[in-house]
Amino acid sequence: MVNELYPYIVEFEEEAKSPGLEAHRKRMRSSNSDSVGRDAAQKAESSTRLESGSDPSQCSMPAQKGKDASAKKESLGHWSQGLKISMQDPKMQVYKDEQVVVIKDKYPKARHHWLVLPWASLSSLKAVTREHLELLKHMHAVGEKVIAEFAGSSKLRFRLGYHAIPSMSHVHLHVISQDFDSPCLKNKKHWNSFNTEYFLESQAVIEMVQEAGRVTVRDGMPELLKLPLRCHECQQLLPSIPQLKEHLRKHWPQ
DNA sequence: GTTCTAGAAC
DNA sequence: GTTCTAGAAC
Repeated sequence: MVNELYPYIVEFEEEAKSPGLEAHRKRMRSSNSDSVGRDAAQKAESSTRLESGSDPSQCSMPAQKGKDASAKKESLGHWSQGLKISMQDPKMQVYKDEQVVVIKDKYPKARHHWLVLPWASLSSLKAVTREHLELLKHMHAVGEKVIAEFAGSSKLRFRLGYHAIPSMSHVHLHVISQDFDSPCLKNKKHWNSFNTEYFLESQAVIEMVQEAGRVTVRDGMPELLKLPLRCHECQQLLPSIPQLKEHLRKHWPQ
């Protein structure tokens, strides 16, 4: 077991079918340390905080993956399952409690970009029901707590939300600062996934689950990713990613 | 999700 | 000629 606060069976092979499991196992462990892990968190913070985002090498792939003799069935090893692995890694964990864990996005699209994930197996928003309402609220609250802890003194604005059609499996709440100052932000899809209706506000998702008992997404989401680049602060159209990035500088604080 | 790169766009 | 985008990846 990677993490002593993780009371659930690790289910890498496939997603749990029954969301109800979470409710049953919920109370298994009464945590005593639900505060932000100071040491681990600060280490993580200081390791990438120095430069805001001008070194493209930060986003390069780690040299080369070891061609292990492991079976390549593309189930656990598939890239889309990466969050399940990362959330177990104590070095990645910025915060954890009995319900959720927070990690830094591996390819941050802004100066601050965290992911809040439930320990319980929840493949996507499609599997969310009213049973998860309190969990979603808790994820939001933890997101705000992490902002206060690590960026409370910054003037940066933040948004919390979900991608309408996420690439990575396992429900994850994006907590992202609105500078979008990062070498990992490279293309139109990156931009539009955070700056069109493709980005579902956490608060709206919570209200939707409260009212409708499930999350429904409008049609035409993939098309939103191809929209022209438009500044999220002043609505100006920009013709290319490099020019958008140059433009964004004038909206930065200070 | 990312890397890589052909060829479109400038 | 260089910059930049967009689609394949077995």
